Amino acid sequence: MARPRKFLESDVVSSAGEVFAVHGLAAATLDDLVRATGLGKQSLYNAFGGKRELFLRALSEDREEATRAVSEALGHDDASPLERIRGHMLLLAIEFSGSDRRVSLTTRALVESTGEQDPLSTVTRAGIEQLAEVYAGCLEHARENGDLPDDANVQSLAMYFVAVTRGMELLGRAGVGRGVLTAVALDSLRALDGERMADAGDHPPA
Amino acid sequence: MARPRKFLESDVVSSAGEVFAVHGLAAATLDDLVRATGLGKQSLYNAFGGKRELFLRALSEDREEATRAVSEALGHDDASPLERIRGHMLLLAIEFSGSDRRVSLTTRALVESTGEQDPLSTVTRAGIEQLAEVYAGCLEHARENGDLPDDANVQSLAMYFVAVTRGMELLGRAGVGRGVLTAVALDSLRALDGERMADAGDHPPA
DNA sequence: TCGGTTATTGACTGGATGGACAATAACGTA
DNA sequence: TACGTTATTGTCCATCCAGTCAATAACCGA
Repeated sequence: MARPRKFLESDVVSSAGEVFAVHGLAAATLDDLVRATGLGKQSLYNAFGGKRELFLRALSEDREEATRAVSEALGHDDASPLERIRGHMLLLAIEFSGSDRRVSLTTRALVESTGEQDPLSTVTRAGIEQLAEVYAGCLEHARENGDLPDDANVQSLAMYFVAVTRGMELLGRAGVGRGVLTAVALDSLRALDGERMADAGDHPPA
Repeated sequence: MARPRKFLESDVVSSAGEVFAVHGLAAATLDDLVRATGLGKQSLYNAFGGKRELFLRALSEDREEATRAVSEALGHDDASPLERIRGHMLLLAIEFSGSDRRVSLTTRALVESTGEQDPLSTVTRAGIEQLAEVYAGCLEHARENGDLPDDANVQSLAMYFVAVTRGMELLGRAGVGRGVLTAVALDSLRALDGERMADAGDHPPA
């Protein structure tokens, strides 16, 4: 009954995500977005509401995509849970040392958010919890396998991996090379083995 | 012979750094800086050249300060190198879970830099290397003490700690609480193969 | 084929921003 | 004490930017 759109929202969000990943929220201009998406300013505005809202959409998509990717990487059955984590971390070392100037929207949102109740913060925090859950699932499997001590704190280890991967992302951004990043990834895995660590009192529930 | 300045550059850089730490480079307006520093726009411009240059100055100061702080934390002789690292990491967990909305200028610069040869990138990278050197020094001592295996890769472990601390910073920014962050810090220490550190203590989180 | 609804287009605006100019003020030295 | 030098102050400007308005176009059901 009404004039149909010429675009797919998902395409637009995806293109916009590219722009934001390269420039960030504040530095990306509406004009950048118009150029990247092919839409007119008004169409963008009609469909999404504004730059910030569009960023939020892109952020959500990025978050889902990231969670999905990690989930898949850690979910295969072709190797033990710990081996999967190892492979995943080594892959990230390569990805993060790539030369593209992108920064994940999650990291961007974290840095560019203006306060605790900024939607950017809340969405991002949710994303982090979600990501941690994925790691936790895999680590729990490892524990059940006996690859981790029974008293290993799966929740905090999961968050630990979120931290390490965020840090690796920043290091990659800073130009730290693939070799070093790979070594860092391997170091990080040592938190999982040897393992006869702290008294449980040091590990509060998440 | 000429009219003297009414301000100290270091004060101005410091105040500007506060502004940048809260708002970031792109989002901070010249007006914010004028208000925070007390200088007129033109004076700022004369003395520093512009917003970006001022940010670079603040970044350098922040970097030096950060290096100095870590250096001091890891340099005391009151404990073994590994214990010092442990204490340092636990302290960071508390700091990063504080409620202030600050993000280190180094992280900001990393995210807001526009490219590999952006001065923001080069300065930041230098800062990271420098920070890693501090960790490396402490780790080297630990190794000489026999607290680390002889074949421990001190360089990559140092960079590993830079990564973990950056990641913890982001997590704190995302609202991850002190308890979790403390657990993450303790997890990270296990990469040192350190059952020695493991039972070292208690620092219970809130 | 017609009309209601929504998308698109392009011109427009109010405001803010980074930066420049010009005039004045403060200092030390000759 | 006058002058050269540099800081300061306030004004001004060109640009850009997010968002709006008004007019036109496209679709589809009736």
